[in-house]
Amino acid sequence: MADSVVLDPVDLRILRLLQNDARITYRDLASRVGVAPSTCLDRISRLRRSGVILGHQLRLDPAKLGRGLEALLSVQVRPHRRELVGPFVERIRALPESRSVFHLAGPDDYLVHVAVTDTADLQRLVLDEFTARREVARVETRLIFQQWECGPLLPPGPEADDQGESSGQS
Amino acid sequence: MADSVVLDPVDLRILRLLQNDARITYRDLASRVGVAPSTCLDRISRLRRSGVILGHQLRLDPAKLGRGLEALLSVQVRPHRRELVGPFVERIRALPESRSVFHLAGPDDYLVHVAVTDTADLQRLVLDEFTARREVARVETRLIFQQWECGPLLPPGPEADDQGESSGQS
DNA sequence: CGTGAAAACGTGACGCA
DNA sequence: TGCGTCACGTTTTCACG
Repeated sequence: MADSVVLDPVDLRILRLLQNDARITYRDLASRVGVAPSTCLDRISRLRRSGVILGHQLRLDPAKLGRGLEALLSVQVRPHRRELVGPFVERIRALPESRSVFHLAGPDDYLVHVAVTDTADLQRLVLDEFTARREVARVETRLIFQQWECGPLLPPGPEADDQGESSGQS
Repeated sequence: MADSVVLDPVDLRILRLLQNDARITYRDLASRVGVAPSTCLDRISRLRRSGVILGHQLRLDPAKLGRGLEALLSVQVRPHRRELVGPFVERIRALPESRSVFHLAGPDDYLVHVAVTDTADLQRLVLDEFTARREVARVETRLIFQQWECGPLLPPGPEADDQGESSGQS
């Protein structure tokens, strides 16, 4: 359950195409990959069962939702003990402004990716939700100019038929 | 095209449900939201056309793909001029290990989220792809212990009928 | 925004290399 | 064992009220 799974070229092509558009029909997918629909479905359900495919996610534009400003917050939680960090993480995750949270090795314990409406909103968020908490020892804020989601994360496939994709911001 | 879009409660419910499982059938979605399937489809295509929905993405498990170790690399690019940073970003984005790249305001110009097989692979990546480049002045590596993708990113709906949801990862 | 019908799709069972 | 062909129930999707 923990280790990696063998992926043949067909699996790789399927995953690559699904990453570009996860809502493509299995029939189109099969014809593009060059196998029969049933085979394609078979591969996908196997990939799903083996845990390679975790799920399908909708990608939304934060700017269109009134969250045109994004930032990364480096947070030190002191003392860094389980009783404190558990609730801290849960609280941060529940914020509508949070996009993702990383627990890191290093002097900065957590990195939080947030999306807010403007700098006033960011200030409010930092002051009210972070520095106001007793266990938060320090917060360092860095604005995000631009952001790119990177390719398929797939192992270097033997064939090279993929195309670039971009995801900019304001 | 740049500013935010008005979303009524139906849109919000649709987006919230689709974020949990983007491959739910529109029929189920419609019945859960409480509208007819055609209306549901209408809303979705409108959201897609207006740019709120950027696309559908597959979530894969990096560990299952032989990339069980993740890290954040803070990179200083000096001198920080367009002629240098453009190719730099493109090169980094093209790495199969790269998950996302942030251009930041602050002393660290870029933050790169990478997924590698092990520490040896990480060392190779840092040495061969980052510090080996002339424009890279400094690289700071932080390992990721754990990571959480956060909720719906949806605006604080005027009504409070939403239910808790979680999205964890090893 | 809902209804209904036609077209397309998902998803098994079955046979072939 | 794995893949392709076929067929059925379901879903998507469009024109219309």
